[in-house]
Amino acid sequence: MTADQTRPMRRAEIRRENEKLILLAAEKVFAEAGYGGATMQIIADVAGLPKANLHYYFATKEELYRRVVQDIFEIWLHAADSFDAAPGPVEGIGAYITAKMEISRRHPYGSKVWASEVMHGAPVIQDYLETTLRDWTEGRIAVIQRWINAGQLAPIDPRHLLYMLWATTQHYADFGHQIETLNKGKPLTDAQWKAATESVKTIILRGIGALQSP
Amino acid sequence: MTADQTRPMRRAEIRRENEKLILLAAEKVFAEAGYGGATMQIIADVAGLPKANLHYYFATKEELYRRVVQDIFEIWLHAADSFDAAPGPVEGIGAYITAKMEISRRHPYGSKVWASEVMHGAPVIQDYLETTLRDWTEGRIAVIQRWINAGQLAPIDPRHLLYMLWATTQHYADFGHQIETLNKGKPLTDAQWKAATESVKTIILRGIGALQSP
DNA sequence: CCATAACCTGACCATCCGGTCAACAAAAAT
DNA sequence: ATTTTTGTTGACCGGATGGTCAGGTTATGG
Repeated sequence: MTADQTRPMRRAEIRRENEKLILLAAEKVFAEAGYGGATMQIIADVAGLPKANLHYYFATKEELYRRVVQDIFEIWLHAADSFDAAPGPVEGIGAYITAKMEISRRHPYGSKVWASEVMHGAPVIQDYLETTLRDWTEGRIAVIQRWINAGQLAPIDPRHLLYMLWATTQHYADFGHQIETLNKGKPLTDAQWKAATESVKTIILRGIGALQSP
Repeated sequence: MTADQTRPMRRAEIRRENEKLILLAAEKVFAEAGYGGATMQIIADVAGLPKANLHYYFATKEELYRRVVQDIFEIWLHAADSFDAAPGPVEGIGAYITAKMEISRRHPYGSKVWASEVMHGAPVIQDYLETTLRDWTEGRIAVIQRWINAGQLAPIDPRHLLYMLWATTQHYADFGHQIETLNKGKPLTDAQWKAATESVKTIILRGIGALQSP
């Protein structure tokens, strides 16, 4: 056995672990209580740390919240990778739906925090909306328009298609409680998540004329 | 001119007007700040009344919030009238989409309060979800299933169609700020709202096989 | 006109919350 | 080994918030 069973942690290691711990707790609490309803004390309790320790890593509640929102935004953007480099709309949009449904399932807290942030007027990420998100959106609209011009899609409005994709996929996270209640109070099973994803894909892809309508 | 230019208000009248005033202000403030972020003082300021007066009509913040949420739920249910007594899916679902888009436009605050309430686990309207909403949902699923059996719709899952209808229409209220930002910072015009409604209708109705796909 | 009930509100209070700080512990640098 | 830097935490503070209340005003019923 090595001598360092209770080896003292390295500095960088401590920072990384505690920040992760705090961010994870904060994401959960912000999602469940909202920014105004969340308290540093509750976040500290969930993280298993003294409240003063939170303020050592994150000076203010707002800074902590900002970090949570920014981290979520990163995940969102990565889902777009599915969209790119796809040979056609069926693969591209299909993969995007799959990716976003997966995010709704794996990061329900993050999705709620994001929704809450936007609903309240995006006080901390307004600049992201006006820069990164706007650019991203314009780019995808161009791609979709190209598909339409090539006759691979019906002549729908690409912008509203994007809104529909966001709305539908994120609904499974943001309104997960309602969906669970309507599912006899039980969370969706693996099979149900798969069925949901397929339903969304089928209706949307057929709705935009990318699939045959048998 | 009549003698009662500054006629004293009747009691019932006062009650009705002030309650309306408070509920309207509360809806706005709860939507913009969330339950935790909203304060009775701000609601009072928006309503133009002293804070103590709010507590005269609504004993606690929670009671006021409950009334706001319940009132919204009523509006939601009435939108369902469009669904009923429709000869077929195109008219029924089409009218439902129109009605829900109209609600998103006319009652954006209410929509956000509802979304917030559900996202936070429906602490005050859980019983409504389990009774009224569940019954309503089962009823519409039956109607949709009948349309499918009659060959008027493709064999999609009625439940996920309903979720998609809710998600897509409410998105225009709940994420209105994001949509506005992506619309050069300007609110949607009449024409844009109409185009949005048509886009949603077209994609969904074609997606469920209710329209020809030309 | 009077009495009662409903309505109104400034001032006040107990509690809670975000944030601070001083004193200490542990690791890293010297 | 000693110093310095980084991490830890209980105790504390000022301000804000939900809620109360006593004393006033206004309508209504008799």
